[in-house]
Amino acid sequence: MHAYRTHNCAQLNKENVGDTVRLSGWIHRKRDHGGVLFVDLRDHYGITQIVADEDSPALTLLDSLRLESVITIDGDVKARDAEAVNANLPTGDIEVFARSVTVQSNADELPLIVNSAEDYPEETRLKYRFVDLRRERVHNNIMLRNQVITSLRRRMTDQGFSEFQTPILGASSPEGARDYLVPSRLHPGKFYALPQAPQMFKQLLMVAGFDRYFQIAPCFRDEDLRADRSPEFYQLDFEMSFVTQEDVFQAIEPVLAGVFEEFANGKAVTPAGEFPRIPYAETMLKYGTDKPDLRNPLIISDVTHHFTSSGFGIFEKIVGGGGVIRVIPAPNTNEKSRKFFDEMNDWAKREGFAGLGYVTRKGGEFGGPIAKNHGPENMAKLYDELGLGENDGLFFAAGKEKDAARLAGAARTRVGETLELIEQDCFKFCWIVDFPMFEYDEEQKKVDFSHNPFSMPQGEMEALENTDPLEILAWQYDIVCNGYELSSGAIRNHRPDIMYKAFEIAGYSKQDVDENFSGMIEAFKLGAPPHGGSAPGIDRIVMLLADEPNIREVIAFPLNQRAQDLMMGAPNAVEPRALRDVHVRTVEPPKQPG
RNA sequence: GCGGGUGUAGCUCAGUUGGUUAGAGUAUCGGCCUGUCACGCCGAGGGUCGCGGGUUCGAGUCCCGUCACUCGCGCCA
Repeated sequence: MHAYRTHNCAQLNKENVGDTVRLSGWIHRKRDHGGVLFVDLRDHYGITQIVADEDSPALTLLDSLRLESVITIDGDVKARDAEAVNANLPTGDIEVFARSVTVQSNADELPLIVNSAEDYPEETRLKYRFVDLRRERVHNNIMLRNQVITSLRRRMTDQGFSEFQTPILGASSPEGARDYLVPSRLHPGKFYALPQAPQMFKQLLMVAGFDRYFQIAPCFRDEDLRADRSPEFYQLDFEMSFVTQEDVFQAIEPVLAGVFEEFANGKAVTPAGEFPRIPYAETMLKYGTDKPDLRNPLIISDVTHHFTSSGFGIFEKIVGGGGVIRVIPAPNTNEKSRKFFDEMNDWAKREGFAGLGYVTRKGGEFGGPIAKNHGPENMAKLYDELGLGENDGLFFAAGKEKDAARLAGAARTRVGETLELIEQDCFKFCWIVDFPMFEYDEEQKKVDFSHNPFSMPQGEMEALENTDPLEILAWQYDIVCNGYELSSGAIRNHRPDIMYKAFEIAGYSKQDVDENFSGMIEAFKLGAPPHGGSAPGIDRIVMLLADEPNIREVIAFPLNQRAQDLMMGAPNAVEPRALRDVHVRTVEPPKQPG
């Protein structure tokens, strides 16, 4: 007989009645009836009820063991009486009568209870993550993650992509997010950087002629965290040669739609081939963000032209100063109290905005200061233009275009949530396309790249030479699902001449480019295919599929909000000798903990 | 860096207008119970009310400061 088990804890059923078996697992729960004791024995696969009565030599020992102790049971499979069958348990037709028990490991009093769905503080959960991971919800999340990754890998391979590994120790680059740095022992004063993404390497693999690359790639960014942002995360990184933007879309839509359909539990998923493409300018206007949640039916409109001389002083002033007025409809709010509208305004102020104006409408009657100043005829005209009804309220976001769009976007989300307009049980995908190549940097008072400097500008060299830089669009695209940015990608700029020119527009010399991106620019001088790709975030995909609000729920051992590992104690101070080895001296002594 | 929320028993929480010895559930320990499956019943132990200062006859409660966790803004091409 095997040392630990003949079956797992989900395997036994009626057909095993009479068998002598050996099971191992954790004591999930105990029910002690004096003369008879029930133990729910749990392993990765499931739960089996163990029973011991006064005829069982195992009774006393079993009774003395604490929850979560690990035991091995030798016993006999018995059918349960009809009234004792547990229909909720796959093994509920049987139980195992314990003949003997071996304690593999005793458990102390637990910091959190495994057999409960109770919400524990993250601090406790992360400190004892190995216990937390035994709990059903997180255990299932991590297994879902495994299945999603397996499925993604299969789908990519089926499409002719090959999996590669790229270096973890790389070169730091001034572009983009802050790097995690690793000091070099052999090269005093020099540092490696952990990859923010394998961007350069995957492009070099295209230059090397591999045609279709993918990788489940670990990425590291030393920036502050959010609920959907971890400093280390995984991307389905892929790149393709000799492709247009359209080819990239056609390659990845079936993968994403496929994996979502596979694990969405019947929720509706935007079908492959039907992901809407929304230009950046349009999404910023209609949704006030570059990651719109299309489950929210509300659409923002620009009504600036109505307020050039409206009689409403604040708006006139804003419009006169080059600002814009955006509106968010609040459908069927005729029954809503004034408090509802005022609280939206309070919320906007708390968020740091100047405020959120509003117009109420009840049975066709307009209310609120904006309507009063603007006049009922003008308001009716505006409502007709927007196609609004006689019981629809309207929120106003006014200011410089960027601020007004951001406020309108946040207000759209809040109005949609408050009025419960967000469609449930669906995954709505879209592409955001036509990102601007450049933007005007108000702080530095110069034109700069607005997103990725290595994207190919639409119109290529001709556009760079003959178009206002702020008008140039890039072959760059994001995939958005339910308001989460799942990936960003681009058709890359593989032409050194266009690269130099693009950087020149952003104020960088040929020498700057050569110094900072020598590896890539040199490669492009030796025969580079046109190529492009993208990199959907795996943690966010799993988070959406698991219906979790936080990325840490789908990571086995996540760092906390301050990028610490509470279980292992990272980051930690190191021996002075270790610092000497890598030629590092700390300036401030680390704070004494506690 | 900035703003919001939270912090009371191992854990989850309650604690009124500032007023007796800070409570409940759960876990732990002890006792009872032969059919439970969140078993039930009886009992016990368990507290730096995050920390420091202040106001007050009196502070878990009010004020100031600070720390930790968390959510958001900045940041994240």
